[in-house]
Amino acid sequence: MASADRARPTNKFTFTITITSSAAMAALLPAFHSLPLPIAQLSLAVVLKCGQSFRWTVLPDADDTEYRLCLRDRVVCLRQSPTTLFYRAVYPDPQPTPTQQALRDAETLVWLNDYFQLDIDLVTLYDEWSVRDPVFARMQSRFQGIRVLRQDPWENLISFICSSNNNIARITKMVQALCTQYSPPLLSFPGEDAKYHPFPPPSVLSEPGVSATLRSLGFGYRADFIHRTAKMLVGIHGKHNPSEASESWLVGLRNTTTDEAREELLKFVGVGRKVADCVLLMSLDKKEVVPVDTHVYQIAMRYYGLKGTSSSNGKKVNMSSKIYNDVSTKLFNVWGDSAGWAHSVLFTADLKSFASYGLPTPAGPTSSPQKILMQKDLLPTLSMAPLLSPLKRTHSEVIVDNPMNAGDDASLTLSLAERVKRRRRVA
DNA sequence: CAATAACCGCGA
DNA sequence: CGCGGTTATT
Repeated sequence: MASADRARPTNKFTFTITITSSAAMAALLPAFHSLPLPIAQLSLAVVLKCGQSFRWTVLPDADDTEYRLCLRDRVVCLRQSPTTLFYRAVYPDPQPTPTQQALRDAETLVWLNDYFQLDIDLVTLYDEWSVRDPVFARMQSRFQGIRVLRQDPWENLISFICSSNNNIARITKMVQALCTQYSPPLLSFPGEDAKYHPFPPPSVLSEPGVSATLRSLGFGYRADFIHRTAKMLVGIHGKHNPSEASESWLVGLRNTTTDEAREELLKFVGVGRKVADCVLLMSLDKKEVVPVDTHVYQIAMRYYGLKGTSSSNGKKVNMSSKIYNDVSTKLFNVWGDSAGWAHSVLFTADLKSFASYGLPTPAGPTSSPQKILMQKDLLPTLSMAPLLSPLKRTHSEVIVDNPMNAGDDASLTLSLAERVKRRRRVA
């Protein structure tokens, strides 16, 4: 391993090379590396399937579920134990040199750190929210490891245009169909049929006929939104097209204020306040933003003393701009400058059935007594059981330089510089 | 501004 | 019939 040759006494980083029990597979695929990471900091089982990203493949296994995501040049594979995150990346070409592989592994680690925002201490945040909010304090232990992913803005924007009037299962199918239809397969795994497709770039989705094709794939009215949004983005921000300048423009919104970025997002078709706020929170670093949908509205009304807009009759009241703002502002005031992250915890908890965990109704004057119903069959859904069993693997430890310090690699340096810049802006 | 309809497809 | 929403129209 080339990076191990470099003498870097400081910031040594320990990780584990994992040898799978199948020698044949080990020969074809790179081994898993490991990263010490308490499950309270990240729960893959919840975070990857709770409606943030819709593109993770899950390979269920009673003991050891694997999660895979196809990036532009590699497929990232993850597994998890209560104390450790296991990762590897698989590439299209068959046999990279050990040096190539080591560099790629280092890149993948940088990507992981960025995508999961691992420099943010989730446990400390949970504590802070608990101090500010008794409701959060009461349920936090049940929902550990729920953090906001830092996703690609373009992919995130299109995914959430798909989310209108929709559910996670179908959004997942639609995004999958979109990738299969509009980007060539990157690779498939040895002995497996499934092909892994990256997310298609804006230029591809802006081509003629995309709307009709997506409609035939069951996208409904969202087909036009996606096509038109892609055309707008490429037409306005991708004029000179040195490989997708429009995507870079979207990424650049990370360096603008929340209001400015939201204003830009709202210009696209199919993007209203809710979708815009999701993109702001989940891919543009605006972690104070609280997206409001009907679920969040219900939660705010029930547990945070927001008055339901005089719907004394059981009438269904639409989400007006005023209601949206009231709810979003209220929850921001409850949770503070990382309110969007707290919202994600509560929202995910709600997906798994909020009431079944015996949350108290607030004691405030605006609250009405609510009967908490114990719901059957919902509790096991959140169980971490698959992750608690011992792993069927053997480990041998090696010490290498922390790839985060590999200052002689341009791509790593760039990523790190970008991160530092981002943190500085937040602070 | 608040309220209503239309949009698409899927599941209850 | 209703949905984790947006757009267009009153």
